Amino acid sequence: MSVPLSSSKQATVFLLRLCLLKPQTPAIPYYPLHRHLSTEPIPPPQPPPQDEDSLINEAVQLFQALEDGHSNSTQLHQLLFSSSSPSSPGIFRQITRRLASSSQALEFFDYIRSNSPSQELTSLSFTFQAIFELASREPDPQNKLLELYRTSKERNIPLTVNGATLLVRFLGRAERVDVALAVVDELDPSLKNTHFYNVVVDVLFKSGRIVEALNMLDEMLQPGADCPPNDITGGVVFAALSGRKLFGRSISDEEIVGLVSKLGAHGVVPDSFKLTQLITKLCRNKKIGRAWDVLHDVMKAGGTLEAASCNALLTGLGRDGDFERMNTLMTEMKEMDIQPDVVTFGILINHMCKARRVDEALEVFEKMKGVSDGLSVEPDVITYNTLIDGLCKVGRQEEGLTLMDQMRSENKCMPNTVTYNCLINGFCKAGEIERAQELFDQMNKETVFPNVITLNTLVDGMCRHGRINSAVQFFDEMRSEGLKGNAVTFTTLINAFCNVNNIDKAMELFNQMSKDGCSPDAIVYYTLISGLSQAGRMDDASSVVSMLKEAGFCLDIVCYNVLIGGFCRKNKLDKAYEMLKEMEQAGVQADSVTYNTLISYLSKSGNFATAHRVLRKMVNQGLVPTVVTYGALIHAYCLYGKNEDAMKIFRDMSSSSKVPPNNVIYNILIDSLCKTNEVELALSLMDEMKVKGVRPNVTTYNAMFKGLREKNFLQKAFDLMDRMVEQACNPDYITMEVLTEWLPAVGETGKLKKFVQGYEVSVSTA
DNA sequence: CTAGGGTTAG
Repeated sequence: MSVPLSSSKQATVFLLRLCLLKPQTPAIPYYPLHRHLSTEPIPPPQPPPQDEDSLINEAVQLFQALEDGHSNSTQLHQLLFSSSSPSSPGIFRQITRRLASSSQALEFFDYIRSNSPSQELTSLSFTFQAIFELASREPDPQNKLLELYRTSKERNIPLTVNGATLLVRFLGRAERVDVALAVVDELDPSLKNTHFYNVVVDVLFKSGRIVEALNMLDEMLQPGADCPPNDITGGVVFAALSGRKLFGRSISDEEIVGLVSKLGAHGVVPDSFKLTQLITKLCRNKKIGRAWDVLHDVMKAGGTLEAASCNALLTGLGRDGDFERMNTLMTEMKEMDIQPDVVTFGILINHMCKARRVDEALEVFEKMKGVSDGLSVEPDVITYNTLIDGLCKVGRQEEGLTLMDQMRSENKCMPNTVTYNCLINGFCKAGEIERAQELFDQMNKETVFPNVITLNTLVDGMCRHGRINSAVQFFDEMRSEGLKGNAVTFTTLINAFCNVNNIDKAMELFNQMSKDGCSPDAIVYYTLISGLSQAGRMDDASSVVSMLKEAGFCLDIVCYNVLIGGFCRKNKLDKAYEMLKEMEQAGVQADSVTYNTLISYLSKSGNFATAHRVLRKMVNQGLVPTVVTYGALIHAYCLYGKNEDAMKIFRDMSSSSKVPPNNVIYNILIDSLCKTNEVELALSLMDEMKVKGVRPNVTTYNAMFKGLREKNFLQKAFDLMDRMVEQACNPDYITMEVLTEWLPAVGETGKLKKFVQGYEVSVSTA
């Protein structure tokens, strides 16, 4: 690098070199890398050598005296500009730094310029930087710096990198991002360093200028770039990724993954906390693959991983049902010596339970406690609750109870409200309401306080097992003891009353809700609309729809389907079409259930042409006919005695459109064929079911028995009776009715007895 | 870690 010299003095040459050589020996050395960018200070000036120091002090005093009018300029002039003075760019900057204010410093700057017109531009740049530094420590630094920046431009003084950095930071704080960007453009590109880029990127992110920030980062991230990213760059970027955006667009998940990857290639990785935040965010946005990539980029870059980050990813993978990758990650954790914690095991156990793989969950549970391979992890109340819930959900509530005893004795871990809620739910679902109530009494004795979930669980249990009045009574008792219900309680009761067709009571509860200070949510409305539609009370359903809208809720697709189905059943096709039109206007797309409902009612009312037209529309909308679509048409053709048309559709669906018929489809056809005395054809369908692995159920057998009885095909009936027993398919009252009316009449009471016995045996072994 | 609703074919 060649340096134009204005003085022949050796010292000047030396100092000039010191100032200009970069980046190998920058005037301001590279700072140690701090973690916190915003507090990263401009480094303190190097103390000058002794003789220089006294010269600087003398100059400061002389200039201040000159300003105060106590002195003339001769002495200072001599000190600074005579041929014997060791004057240098560094010297002017040092003097400037010690002046009283930025305004005095500006005057000193002008003094130098007027007394030494041939002054090096570089020297002036550094002196001006010192003025910026002074201003930055004075009151109202932002406006002062903006003013000084304009002054520097008027006087054609190029910016130093540190001057520019200072300006960008303060202009950013003053929200003058455009001026800051002008500073960036103006700075000689060869002067730019990583620290400068870091400040610029930080300002851009904080002001929501994402595109500019990413472009700036791209410059740093180019392979072989002059200013590679450092840990501070990482701090700036990772803070921006997790920070909430108040303005500007946010950074897309793809951009996040790209940045982590590119920074990782430079050895810059987020700390454990930031990494965990990032992964959680990506998983919440259903970008599990992206989250996986981020974690593995950091792994590859050699960053330290903690269990928390892995736990975040495991949660996402679990929600995705991706057990394979969960296993892979666990293996990787082991390889990298990352100790799983109680949360890690909790996640594994939870997802195994949710997949109803409770025995495997119990294995993991034993493993975490086991001291065999190193550190054991103590299960906590959440671990126990997860397992107890898992056991209860698969009907193993007795084992759940055992586990509750175990947590008390082995781990001194006391059951809490959740523990009891899980068990109470387990016994309720199993229909053991008394046991559930016993547990409720027990928790009260142990002063584990029931909450609204306990209440709702018991109310639901009672309702589902035919004790609606007990449920209402229990609800009232709890309310008098201070445990209030919520929208869930009311939904449960409203649904229960709708199911027993007690619409008046359901409506009464709905009206009571608001009086009790419990505002209905959308689900309460949906439940009531469904109940009313099911009961055929479409006018009432419509008025609840109006109330729902008044309350600010919207109908969703399922609710529209319910209403359309209700109107169809009432033969109010015009109303059904009205709903269709309304949902279209509301931007709710009809789904296959909507179309199936219409097709079902059109074809059942004999309107096959319209049904097929709707079917074509369904396909045009990009929806695929389902087994229910075909079932509706097949059923209707059968009802109208058009077995051949039904069979044609049946052959169609299994061949061309690849919708395999299920037992409902076979049942419709077999029933219809038997009723029209085409029993042989029905039997061939039974054979086909066997070949295709479709399991007949009691409906299938009942249809066949009726058909076989008409033709008195005894042997075939015996064959089917044997198969029923083999398959442990329970006969129902229709089976028994048909067989007891038929077999004894033809002298086959023995076969009937054997059948019933076989059934009893199969029940006891099942 | 725990509680509520609604569709379509038999």
